[in-house]
Amino acid sequence: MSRAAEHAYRTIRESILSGEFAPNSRLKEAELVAQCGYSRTPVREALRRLASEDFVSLSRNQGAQVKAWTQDDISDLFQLRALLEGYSAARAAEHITLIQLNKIQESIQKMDAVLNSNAPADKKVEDFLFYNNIVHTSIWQAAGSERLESMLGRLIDQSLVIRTAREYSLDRIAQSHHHHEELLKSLTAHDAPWSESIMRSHIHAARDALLITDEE
Amino acid sequence: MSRAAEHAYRTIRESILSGEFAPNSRLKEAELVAQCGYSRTPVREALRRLASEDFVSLSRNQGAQVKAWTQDDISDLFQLRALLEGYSAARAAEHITLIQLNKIQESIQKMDAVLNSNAPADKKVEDFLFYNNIVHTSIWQAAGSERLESMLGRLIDQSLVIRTAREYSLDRIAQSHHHHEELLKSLTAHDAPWSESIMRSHIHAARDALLITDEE
DNA sequence: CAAACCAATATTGTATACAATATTGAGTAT
DNA sequence: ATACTCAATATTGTATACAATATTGGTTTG
Repeated sequence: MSRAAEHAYRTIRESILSGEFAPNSRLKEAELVAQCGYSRTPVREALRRLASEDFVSLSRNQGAQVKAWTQDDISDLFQLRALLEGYSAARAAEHITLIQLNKIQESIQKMDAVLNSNAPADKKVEDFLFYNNIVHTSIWQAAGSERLESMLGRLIDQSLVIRTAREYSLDRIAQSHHHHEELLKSLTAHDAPWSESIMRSHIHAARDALLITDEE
Repeated sequence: MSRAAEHAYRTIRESILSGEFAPNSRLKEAELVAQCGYSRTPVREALRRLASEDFVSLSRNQGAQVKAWTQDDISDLFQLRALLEGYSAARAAEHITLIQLNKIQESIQKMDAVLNSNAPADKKVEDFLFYNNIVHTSIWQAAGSERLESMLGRLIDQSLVIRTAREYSLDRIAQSHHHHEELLKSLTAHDAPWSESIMRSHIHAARDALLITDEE
């Protein structure tokens, strides 16, 4: 993607994720142009991409609207994530190399260090999510399917719409940490069914946490 | 999508599927403009969409190139289809209504009529694929997940790149027909595991047929 | 007052001009 | 001959003007 279109894409995307552009609100090209400083052409390109990634919906001659998500959508999203991440873990268990295992182990150790540090909770969550992301993407890579990787990337991106990082509680993070450690064991043992089931639990727990949070 | 962009999209897509635009060939905007009669703007929009659907790849300032697929890509594609279509069949089995079952049954009957007719093989294959498509999309709908539906739609579209309709043999079609009939039984019984496994077999068989054909 | 119409305005769709970048190929040095 | 340079050309990226369509708000009519 070109510089301007790429920048416009990121800007608009961030505004949606941060909640600045509310669900169902209409995004007018003129406003977006004013916001990011480029002309309509790259802004339109950015909007088309956001539509293909389900961040907005487009209707002919009526522009873009920020997508709104129901509880069912969220639930559905995580069910698919559980299916695909589980599959990815199973495949990873079969093919994973020592180097890849070490990378995951390192990230887990760093997460451990983060959790045991006396940093503020916000910072802990942020760092944790960073290493969490490395663990997941490493597993996708180990699964050896680019297509699977890109599908999962999209699903993760979409789940960011629902809830931003700061909403994760430290309790939930500790549970995730536990899952990660078990996942490392199952991958090291090249045990595909074990890896798959623990990964599915991991995702379902994340979904549960989000849905419960929403009932507050 | 707007009229011009939509038309450009279809035109280019058809040219890729038909093989007129060979894998790895570079698609220059000026040529595409000449071919479909619109200006560069809608053509560029069409190319971006084709890229998001994996028909072409884009590099900054270097335009679009028709994607080439390896045997591994095809195998991978069908494995993901098996996973997702299997899941879709399992979910469908749980929720499917009588109306939806009837629709599937009707399509199967029509396929049967097609196979027992004395139409030319080409026509048989074409009609068969039409009703086959109805069966699959009906099952996706019965599964009740729009996201799953759109993911499967993309995977199917991509598998069209590999091989066009006429390559299917009548033998293979007869086998598919058998699968469909068993699928109808399992769905009618609301038996999720049965539905899932027969659907997975169905997709794996399709993959096998394609990969064997390629060795000729 | 409500509903339907229509013109004024706003917004998106398309074409095109110009800018930035990549590609090509002739010429040159080694 | 081969590899390198650099200017000429081709191609994509961006801005903008104009066309087509949608939205808005006031007016009319029942």
